[in-house]
Amino acid sequence: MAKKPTLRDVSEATGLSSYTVSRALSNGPDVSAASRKLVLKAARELGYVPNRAAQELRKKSRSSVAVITASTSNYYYLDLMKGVQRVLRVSGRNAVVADIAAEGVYTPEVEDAIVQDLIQSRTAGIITTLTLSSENVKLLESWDIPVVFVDSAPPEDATQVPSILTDNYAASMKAGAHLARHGYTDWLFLAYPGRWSTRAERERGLQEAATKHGAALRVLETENDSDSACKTLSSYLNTPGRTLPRAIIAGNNPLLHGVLTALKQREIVVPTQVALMAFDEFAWAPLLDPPLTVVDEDSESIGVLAAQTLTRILDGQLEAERRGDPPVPSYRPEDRREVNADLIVRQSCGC
Amino acid sequence: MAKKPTLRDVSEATGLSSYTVSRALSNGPDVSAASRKLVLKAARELGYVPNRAAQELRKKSRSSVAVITASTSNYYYLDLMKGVQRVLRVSGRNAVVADIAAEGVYTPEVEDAIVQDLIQSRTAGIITTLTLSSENVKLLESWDIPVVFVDSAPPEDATQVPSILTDNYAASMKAGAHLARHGYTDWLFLAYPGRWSTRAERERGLQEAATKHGAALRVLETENDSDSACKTLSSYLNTPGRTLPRAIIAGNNPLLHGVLTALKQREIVVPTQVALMAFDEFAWAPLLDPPLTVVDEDSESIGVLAAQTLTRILDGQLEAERRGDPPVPSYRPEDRREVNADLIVRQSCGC
DNA sequence: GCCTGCTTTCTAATCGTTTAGGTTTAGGTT
DNA sequence: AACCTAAACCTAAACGATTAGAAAGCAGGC
Repeated sequence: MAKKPTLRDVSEATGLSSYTVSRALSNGPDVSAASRKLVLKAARELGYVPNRAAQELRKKSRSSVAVITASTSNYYYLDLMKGVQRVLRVSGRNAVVADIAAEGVYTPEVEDAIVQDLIQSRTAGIITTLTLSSENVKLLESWDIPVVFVDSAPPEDATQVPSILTDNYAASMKAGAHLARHGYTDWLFLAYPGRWSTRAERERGLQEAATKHGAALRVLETENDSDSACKTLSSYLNTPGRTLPRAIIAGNNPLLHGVLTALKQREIVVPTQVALMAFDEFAWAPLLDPPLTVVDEDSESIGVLAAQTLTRILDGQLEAERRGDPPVPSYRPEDRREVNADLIVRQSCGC
Repeated sequence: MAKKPTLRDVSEATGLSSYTVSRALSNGPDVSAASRKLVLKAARELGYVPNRAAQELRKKSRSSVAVITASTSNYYYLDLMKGVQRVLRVSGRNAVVADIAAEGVYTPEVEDAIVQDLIQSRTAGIITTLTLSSENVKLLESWDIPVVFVDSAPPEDATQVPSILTDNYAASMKAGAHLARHGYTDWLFLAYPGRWSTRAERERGLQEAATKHGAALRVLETENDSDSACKTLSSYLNTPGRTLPRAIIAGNNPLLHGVLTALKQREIVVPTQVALMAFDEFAWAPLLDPPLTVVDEDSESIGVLAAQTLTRILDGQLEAERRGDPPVPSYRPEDRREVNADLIVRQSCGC
């Protein structure tokens, strides 16, 4: 098409002013049924499609929410998104995902760039699975963009910011207790870096369980992807004098994948030679060899909770703006929530 | 923040005009080093962040491309995205995914709504894994938005539109030949709906192989998600007088999940009672019980190819626009490409 | 002193919408 | 006839950036 039709073209075609056309197209008041029909017909015939950029520039209300994730190949995020989408859809907003570790590794520079980008596009609100830097949280706050933390905790000085966290400490205790019941006393926790705040809680819970039940816990840290996990575990087991632990706990889904491939390469059988447990339930867990015992966070309902909290805040901002007040996000104490996680016992633990 | 700083604020703070400020911030020419430094400093101090909507409205060049998928839980798309992202990143564009079957089911209305939405946001280009309606392809064309089809074929009357397709016919023949070599003569193909054009090719290849090797092929259609697949297969096997086939071929990744859960429920063991094969390789395939024989499309490199084709077209449009020509996408015959798929033989087929 | 050419800067129009505030019109009341 | 009301519509000013086109400043050459 040589020239894309604009509102003005529709206006000229119908003989009505841009005001009336705009109202007609957005189903607003102050338009007669006859005019509305006329406008819609002309718009269709001309192939008019409104320009989102112009709309957003003019009206202040933004409508899309961003979900910040690290490594989309983690099943946890897929379920989370499902929950988020379901809630946002009904309030007419939409979610986009911003993958902060798209290339596999996290860097503070990428974090800054993504936050910068989200401000540029005047995102309505943010749900983040990563602990953002204190500076970035403040920056977003200064732009009146509400943030909800899921899975990862907010930075320490952001005491008001909402969060939906899992009680990873309790969950890890449960996991440890189960291992102890099997009589295993030699555990290895393969962990992602401490940048994700769940890491510390999970380690703390396992440690507590270990000392309580007289077991020994070793912690092995790796980058947050399958390949690194596989290599880290392999080279750990390769170092002479190292004994195979009786039980391995994989810190999350990609790490589990790394562990399983490493074990398969060395033909170590689960659970007879090593017991295996992992954090984060996912669709293929029951179909693995052997079916996997996991700590289940129910990430979909966490997504629902997070999205509900965010929509409430966003609606509050809209309301304030209509009153003429500044649209500062209002956080409530009950927006800081902690949910439980359960152990789904299958066979990889030895059951 | 009470009032968000705009370019104008930076301009007033520095005493320079908006022109100079704009140039300085976008690293353009025509601005002295001293002014540039001054502007950057002021911008930082004020906490200025450019308004994307205003930028996009003013300059014509759009920079984000959309990938249309159906059901993000299909691993195929994750790998595809990885390839797409990698290519786009270097040309300074970014990819967003538009999930057309977010709620699980596809409807033409959702397709229309998504296309409408992509035009509204003046998306630079589209990579789609779904055969769009002929009308939508024409609509996008009239807005000069180039489209590249991957996996699914373009509608029949869109003879110019680029596409990266897999030779599913040949791949299915290979798969069938392998089943025949095992001596299986009774095959069941669990297929997603024909809306995805690969369905027909895959069925045709399997059918051809079946007749060639004297086997019988039954085709069972199901909706394109795990749950439906599980239910469909279960009720198929439940109908009295139905015998268990000797081999099952799952049409794609979610369907495979459905098949495995259905088989597990009825305690049918693979591969001794039924052999199993599936389309689309994915990370967990080697770790399933038993390790899965799959047809591998190498979706990551398909993503790379698609993104390369699209960037070439987009660059061409930019070039044309600079010359003052209309930015119609120019398609080349070699943009219609077909890639091969291989069989990755593991153990679920009986090997 | 005038002209030329170069760099740096400014002015003002523009992109395509929405909307505050005002005006017209039709119809009803008194 | 004079006045009022509400619905329907219009005019024109935003929103916040980019960018032609014009202009100012400066150096060097004649």
